Amino acid sequence: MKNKITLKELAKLLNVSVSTVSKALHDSAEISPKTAERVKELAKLHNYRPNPVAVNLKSSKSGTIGVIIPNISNTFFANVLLGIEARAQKSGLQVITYISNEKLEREQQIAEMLTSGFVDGVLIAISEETQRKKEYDHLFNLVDYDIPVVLYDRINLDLQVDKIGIDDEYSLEEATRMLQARGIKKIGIATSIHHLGVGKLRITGYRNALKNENDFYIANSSKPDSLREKTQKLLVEDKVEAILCTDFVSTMMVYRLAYENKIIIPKDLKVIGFLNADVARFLTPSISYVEQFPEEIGEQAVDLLVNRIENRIGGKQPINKTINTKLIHLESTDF
Amino acid sequence: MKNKITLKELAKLLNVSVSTVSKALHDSAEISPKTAERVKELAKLHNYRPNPVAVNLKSSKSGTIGVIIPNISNTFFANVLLGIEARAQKSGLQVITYISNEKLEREQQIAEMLTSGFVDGVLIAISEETQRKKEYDHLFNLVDYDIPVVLYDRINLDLQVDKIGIDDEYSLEEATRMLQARGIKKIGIATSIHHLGVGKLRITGYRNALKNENDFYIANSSKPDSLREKTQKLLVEDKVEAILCTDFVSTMMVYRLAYENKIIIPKDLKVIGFLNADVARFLTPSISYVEQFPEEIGEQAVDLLVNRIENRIGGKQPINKTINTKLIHLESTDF
DNA sequence: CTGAAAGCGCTTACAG
DNA sequence: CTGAAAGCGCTTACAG
Repeated sequence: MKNKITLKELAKLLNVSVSTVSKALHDSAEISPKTAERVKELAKLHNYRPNPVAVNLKSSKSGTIGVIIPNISNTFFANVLLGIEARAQKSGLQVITYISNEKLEREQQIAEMLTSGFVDGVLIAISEETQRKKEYDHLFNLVDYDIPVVLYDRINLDLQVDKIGIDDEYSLEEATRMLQARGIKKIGIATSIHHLGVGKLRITGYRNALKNENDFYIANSSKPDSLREKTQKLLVEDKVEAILCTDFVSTMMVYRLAYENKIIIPKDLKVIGFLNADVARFLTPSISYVEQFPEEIGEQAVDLLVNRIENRIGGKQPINKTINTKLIHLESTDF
Repeated sequence: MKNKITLKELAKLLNVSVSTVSKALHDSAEISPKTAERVKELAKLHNYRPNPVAVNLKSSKSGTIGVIIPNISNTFFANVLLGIEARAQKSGLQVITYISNEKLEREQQIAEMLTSGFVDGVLIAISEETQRKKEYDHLFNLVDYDIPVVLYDRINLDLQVDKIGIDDEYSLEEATRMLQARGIKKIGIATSIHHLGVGKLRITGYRNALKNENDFYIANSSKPDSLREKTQKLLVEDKVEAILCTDFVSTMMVYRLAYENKIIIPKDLKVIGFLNADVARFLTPSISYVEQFPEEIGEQAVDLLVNRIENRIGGKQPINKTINTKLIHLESTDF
């Protein structure tokens, strides 16, 4: 029922001009202390808040940033969003969320819409389809419209913009070496994302740690049935002593196959997964995993974007940031 | 580099007035077909898109809706957001996301901010703390400011606004009866959310299905250690034949305790959980659960809000909607 | 059929 | 120290 009060109405009530009210509320030195006080008092009384839409129009800003998320059901991305929201609030920015569902077309629609000025900048983790088809025109388009873009998490592509993600290659290399250091020789890897940038890097990390081709045991497929078959072969025929998983699907597949084949984790098989703390800790046995610090990725992504928006970043050089992952030991790698 | 072209610039290029351009682009009958075509052609050429901020200011709308989410890491809420985003896109609305982290204070800050007109309406699942303290002034405040509010999921409270959620009571009553029909007598329930509205309803459903006090086996605590102890008692001492879980934490606790105590699911213990499909299906054994259709809740929440915003809902009567849950049978209730 | 004017709610350079 | 004026980019009732 309360109608929002405007500057104009406030001015009328006070018998001063709109300009005076506006200046008073902004603590302008031009205004006498007396007037300033009167204005502020009445403003507070009426709970005056400037209409953000008007302020934005005046300042040619939208006061919002857009976030494109490929898959919100993935806790990793949900936690990135958590970090983004927290940091954006601090900067007084609203976060408009878009979900691409891993579809190129949807991503293009969103990017197209964003060129009309809904947001001051965009954070994006590109969709799987976009990566596969290497179709980046819609992103270039955003850049052309002078809308700052920051890529997060899925950063293994050639776009001249700021990027923040984890060191995927190193994270799995480190995990593999840890297993080797414990005397494990036969180490396999299961992946359902070998066709994606992050997947490739993680597999490369695994390969780096192993000396030669003969040591590789790789089960890779984006199709569940095929992944199941290949992983089963690794576990049952090749009898790997440990297995690394590059993603949620392959991790769960390994657990499922171990269960079905009565392979006891960690006695018969050590497992290192790539998933979120909530799931990893609650599984039985709990599963050692690579912590990616999604919230921090979100926070730093906003920082990069804000700097770009406010033009605080020197020059035009894109910045590349990497967050260090951490191997968390839980029951699945007990020795 | 491309600077966004404005109506004014378009008008100058065409040697007509701004009004004419605007009308032409809106297919006004006032404009001659010739002019209309000229205008549209140039607009397309320059990829003209009206500045949404200006349009909003003119129409006293923001073109956005706010969504307050208590906990985005919870896949349930993530999927609600998925439904919200999809439906909002269809209605041409932008979704601004806020995360309360289950904190009253944060929720109040958000509500306070929203009164200044960032959004045309708000979807909110109130935080745990808000529910506990029954502190709803900030929500009343939104309503006072004529900002439509729709409550989703956590709807067991006395606020005269539209609501959408699931029938929590019936869902667990049905689950309990299903177990009874299979000849199971000793049925327990584990819950970490008995202090919340949804938790209470779910427990009531369980009680409804059982005849008398003697049949109740309840492990309830919001503290992990205490919940663990109580649940352990149910499983090991009371030796319940089946256990219902009202939430993610209690579900995982049951799995963990079964694992530790070498209780085999489903041979020794049937389990019905309350969690998301992704997790339920991937566990070993997979866990029967109550499907809550979060996406649909999100979609319908937007529908309710849009109707309210456009004043299409007859009268002022708040609408209460309920989505039917569905019991999904997986391995943990194999007979 | 076209355009000048007013106005959405602000901010700010400028005049007094 | 205060206010009138211009303007952010649009829409629309009104005049011609």
